[in-house]
Amino acid sequence: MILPSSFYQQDTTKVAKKLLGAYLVTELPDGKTVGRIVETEAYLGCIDPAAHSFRGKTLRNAIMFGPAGHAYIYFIYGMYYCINAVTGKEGVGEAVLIRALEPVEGIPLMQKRRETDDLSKLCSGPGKLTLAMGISPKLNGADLTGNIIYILSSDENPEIIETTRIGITVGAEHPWRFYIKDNKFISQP
DNA sequence: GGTGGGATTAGCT
DNA sequence: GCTAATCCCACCA
Repeated sequence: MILPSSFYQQDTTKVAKKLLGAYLVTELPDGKTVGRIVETEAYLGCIDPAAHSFRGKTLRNAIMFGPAGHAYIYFIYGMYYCINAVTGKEGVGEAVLIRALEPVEGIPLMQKRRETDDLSKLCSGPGKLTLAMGISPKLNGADLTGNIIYILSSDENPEIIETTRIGITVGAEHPWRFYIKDNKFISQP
């Protein structure tokens, strides 16, 4: 079933953990793709110096301060996009970054978009999975409970590893990165 | 097998 | 002007 907006209104770290094993789905004009979420990171707004929302609301991160259950997609390093699910209370600026997916459905389409056939590299990073899923800035602010992009819950109970985040220099001491144990689709350094 | 540089843009100092 | 929640490829060992 599609996760309702009330799901996203829980604690951000709780949402980050519960999203592991769930299925991210996009239905675009050129096809449908599904990926199992295997790696997430929590960004806790005002107490997290690594979060975009730490220094307050700007034009770019405005979505992050909006109601939970929406997609916050941002452009980074000139070439890549990252996708977050807005969580917590409206106005706080919390979100869960989806870092890695395991390809499930629409794999040929993902391979075409990524121009590679290596499954373990198809969605093993935030910049790659947005490309594979066909996620564009047009979906920024999209409702995650709608019919273009949404997340399906799963009844499995995966073993979760909790660790510190990577790729950042500030706030690195917080154990807010979560991934499913023994998974070859996560972005390993 | 590991490292370093380049692409390119919004926002901060 | 500098930095960033990135990825890819060339180069060196």
